[in-house]
Amino acid sequence: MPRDGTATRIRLLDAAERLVTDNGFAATSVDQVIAEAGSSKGAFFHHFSSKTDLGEQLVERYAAHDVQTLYDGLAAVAHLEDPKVRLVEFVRHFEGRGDEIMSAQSNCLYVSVLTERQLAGPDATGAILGAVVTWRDEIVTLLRDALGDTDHDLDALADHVFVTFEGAFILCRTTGDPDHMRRQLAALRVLVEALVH
Amino acid sequence: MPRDGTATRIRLLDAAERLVTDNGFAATSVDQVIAEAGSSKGAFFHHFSSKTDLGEQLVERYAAHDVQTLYDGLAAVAHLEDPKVRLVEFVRHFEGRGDEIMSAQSNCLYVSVLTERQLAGPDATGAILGAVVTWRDEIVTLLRDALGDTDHDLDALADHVFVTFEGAFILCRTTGDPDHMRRQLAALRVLVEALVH
DNA sequence: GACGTATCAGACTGATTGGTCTGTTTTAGC
DNA sequence: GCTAAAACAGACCAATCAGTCTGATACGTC
Repeated sequence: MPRDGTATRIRLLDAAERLVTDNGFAATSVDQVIAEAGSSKGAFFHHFSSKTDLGEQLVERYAAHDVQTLYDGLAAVAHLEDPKVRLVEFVRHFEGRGDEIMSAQSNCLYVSVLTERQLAGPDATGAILGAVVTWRDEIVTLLRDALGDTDHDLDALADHVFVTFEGAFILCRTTGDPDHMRRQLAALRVLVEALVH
Repeated sequence: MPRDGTATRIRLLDAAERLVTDNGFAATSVDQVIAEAGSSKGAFFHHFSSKTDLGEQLVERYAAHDVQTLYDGLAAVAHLEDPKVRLVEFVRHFEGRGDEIMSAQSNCLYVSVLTERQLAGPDATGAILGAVVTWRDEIVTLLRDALGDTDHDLDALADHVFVTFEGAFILCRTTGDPDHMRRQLAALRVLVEALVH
């Protein structure tokens, strides 16, 4: 086996993630990615069969990290016995990390890829959908425990957490103020508190 | 004055709006817009000084329509005297129009433009911000009337309506199911009902 | 009906795009 | 040390990009 290329692959993925979240997928050229990563055409097309392939691998990595973020949040509140408190503290957990999220990224990669979906391929959309459904299913459990029997649309209420994240990213980008992420998660927490009381 | 070009201009804007909302701004070429509108390079660059200029005019028109949608919603509930009912019915008004919204457009133009912001120019972002602030200010009034004195972040709660719209657009695009727009607005209505009670 | 101007048509251009191809370097196994 | 294959470098290519330019055409004004 010759030299190890995983470091180069990660450098290319990191550079691409920065550029794509900042400027969009279509507006990011592979030449830009190569320059940002300090790499070359040869290396790029050795690790990725096409720009579309890069998009899919980018989304898969991002989605895996996203699901990990969900599990971190669940773990942080798993010890709480009151299901109403557990639900509210679950939201507050992300509220406390709003600033951290926005300092690490100027937008959600999902948005960049979904906006130009025909360029990224259907596999990318599938990876996003997998993450969304994972969030939904876990939060539905939190909601059912907290609300008991109810005729509310629990799937939609669960999806509303994802919706708040994505909408808040767009609001931050519109206003240029990253604090809106924390404030939107706080607004969601207030609304959820009202719902469980 | 020679022949009237406003019809051509509108055809170009309509074609561009369809293509940009479907595929994104960067992924839409002016040649595509021209073909979709059945026009020509000469006509395009007569009406728009550049692709960036097209983006700005596109957003300005879309934002004006967006603000009109807000005022339609306000007018529909203006006759309701109970401010709590007025707020809830304001949200329900859009909930009833969720399907209509999604059949007319596959995404929000704001998202397409914000994702590739460096291509669309700062004027486009300014037009979006104007619309967002208009929504915020009007909804803050509804909230203040409904909630009275409170230490909640009313700006953030008002912005949450915009956030729900944008997040729901992304959820619809992820799942391919336009019904999520209506369901997310219904979830927002449920949460707001809980807040005012 | 001549004239001037806004409107439009489309060939053309230089830059950039995603992707290919040839060749070189590195390293594990023998 | 030899070899094979993975890892990489960068010149190169056809296609497409946004934008220009020349000219034709329609139409209100006089």
